[in-house]
Amino acid sequence: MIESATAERRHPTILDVASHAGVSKSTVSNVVRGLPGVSDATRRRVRAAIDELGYRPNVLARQLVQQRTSMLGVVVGDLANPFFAEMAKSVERHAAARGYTAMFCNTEGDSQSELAGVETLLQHRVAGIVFLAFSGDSRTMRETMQHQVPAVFVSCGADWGDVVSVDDELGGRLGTTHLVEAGHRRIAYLSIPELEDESDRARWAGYRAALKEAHLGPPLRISWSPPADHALVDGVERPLLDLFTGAGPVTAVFASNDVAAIALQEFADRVNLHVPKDLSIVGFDDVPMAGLARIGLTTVAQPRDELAKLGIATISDRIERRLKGPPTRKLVDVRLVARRSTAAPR
Amino acid sequence: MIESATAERRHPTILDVASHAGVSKSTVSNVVRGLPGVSDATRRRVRAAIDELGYRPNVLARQLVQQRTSMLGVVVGDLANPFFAEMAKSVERHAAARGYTAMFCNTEGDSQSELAGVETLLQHRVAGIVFLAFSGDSRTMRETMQHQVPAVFVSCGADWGDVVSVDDELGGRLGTTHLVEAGHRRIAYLSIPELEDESDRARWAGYRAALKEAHLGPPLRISWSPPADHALVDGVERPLLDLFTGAGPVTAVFASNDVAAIALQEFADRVNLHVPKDLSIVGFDDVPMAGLARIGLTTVAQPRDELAKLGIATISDRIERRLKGPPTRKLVDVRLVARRSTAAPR
DNA sequence: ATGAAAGCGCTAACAG
DNA sequence: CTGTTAGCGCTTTCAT
Repeated sequence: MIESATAERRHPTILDVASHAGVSKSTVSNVVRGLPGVSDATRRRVRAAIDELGYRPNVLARQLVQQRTSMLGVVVGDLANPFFAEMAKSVERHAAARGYTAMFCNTEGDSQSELAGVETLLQHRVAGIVFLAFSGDSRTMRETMQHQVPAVFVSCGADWGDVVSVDDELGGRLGTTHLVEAGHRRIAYLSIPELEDESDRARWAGYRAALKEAHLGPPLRISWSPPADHALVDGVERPLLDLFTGAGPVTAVFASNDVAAIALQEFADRVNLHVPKDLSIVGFDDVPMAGLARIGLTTVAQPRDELAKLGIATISDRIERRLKGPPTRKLVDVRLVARRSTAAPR
Repeated sequence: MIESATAERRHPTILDVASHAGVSKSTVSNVVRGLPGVSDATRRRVRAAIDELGYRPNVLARQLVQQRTSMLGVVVGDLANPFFAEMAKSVERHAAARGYTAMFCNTEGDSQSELAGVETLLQHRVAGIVFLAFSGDSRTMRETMQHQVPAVFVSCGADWGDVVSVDDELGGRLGTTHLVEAGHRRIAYLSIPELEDESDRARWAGYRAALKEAHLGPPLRISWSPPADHALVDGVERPLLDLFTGAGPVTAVFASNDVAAIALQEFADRVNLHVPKDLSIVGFDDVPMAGLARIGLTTVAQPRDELAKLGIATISDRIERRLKGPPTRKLVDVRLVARRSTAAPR
């Protein structure tokens, strides 16, 4: 092996290995792919050449000729939200277990970057896309559909792909009903900008249904960007604190996710509203933080790992043609985890 | 356009576009890449054909012929740790801003899966690898080096690639000194299994240095897997609680990261040790959770976004040959954020 | 200003 | 059992 010292050593190719081992490239290919029908002697020679040269198959070339990749695109709402971070981790693990590599893109809840992300994924010819959040943007949909890329919606929803999710509406009911049963009469729904997709709508619907059943109402929707001290209440800007102090105050809030719930709890602490005495809070997701003794957030728990596992199972079934036909919809159980952030109103 | 209804519509190629527009594929390529020297008329025709067909260049093919990818491998310790999640998010953002796509792999702090992850990244011919955690495993190193793939270590370290990091040793000193100055004499160092790499060692070194300067000692190392109630103390298994209650108790702990610190605080709450009266705790990272009023963790803050930004700048400089020569080392400031988890001992 | 042709590294028939 | 050959979709000279 003669090489100039400063030579930029390029990756050895299958041809290098072939000539090094004195065989043809197909034989090398057969060895690499572990096909039968290669004599033990040559197999050994090829193996030796492979590690001597440090050969590593070029996945790009392989996938180009095979016309399919083993890459899964994963669209994540916001990695800084522990729920998504945990989901991302689970999804990666289950994907790897089935031989897929995950390519993430973070959308920050913005349908603009969601579209750009999906675009990139498609250019990379991902075998499928796992949405952990979906804005509902129709352009994203068109781009995805049009290219016949299997899509699965995990813990979020759309009607044009397989869905693996908790029953968000039921979750909304559970959380709200818990509050109703504790004796609350004025219960608001809280969302933060990052999540206002299909899931959010379903949770909101569940909240309203629960209210209606209890003959309470009208529903009250708070849109808040923490840590601001004002928020959009049923569309009009108001100081957040007023809601909980004036006459006929809101005594309980059902938040569309734990991050929002914890932010609200933080706000309450700051303005000396006692949780749960002055204000009961229910979240959604059951992120690890919610279980800390000091946080003690009552919340609707999603079985994260199960969702991820089913999601990957579903999309790999689609990709590998074990699953055909119209979109499927699998709902897994939610359950309410009662902690210290909820109690009877004063 | 005649197509059977059930036809599996395959991705249109550059050739489809070419024939649709009545030009050669080189011309299409020139238009796609925005090269000059294409008449306005043809450019328009090609553009029209492109969106009519929904053509999307195949990145794999492009990168195969160009012999370089625009993909960055990102090795993450544990996405469930908010520090890594935030870093991953920042890294992805800055990478995208420079035209790179991020491909993550989660190692769970295990050098086995780290190696497997790097292997996958190399097979995908990533242009460079960003380590957000590195076990120090020499096989990983060899694989990476041998393939001349630029590597940058962000908030972790190794001597064979560019490093962008906080001064971990200084951080260890700062945290420990804060405790010393509060009057503590028995201060332990706490680590959890996920992070026992170069950074951990440097923080441990800083801790010992601070102890030595204060003529305190000997250093005491706790290795704990939350939420167990026992831990390895200087290598021997002991009930964790004993450390803080017996004679000559440990009154303060410097944890190698916030997740460990918060887990310890949780443990203390559970066994009725008051933080900070009975036990002061300092963390490392300043994850968002640490700043919640209810957590109030004193910690050594890392400027996450700056680290990510510099890291991406560095590796893109390497990849694009603006930076040559031996590994560089850039340290950014750490600072101590004092909160409620530290106070004078009883 | 446009086209023709030669690969990039690999797989997958098909021959020998 | 092993080798030959024809592409996968694209970029990139080099002609025209």
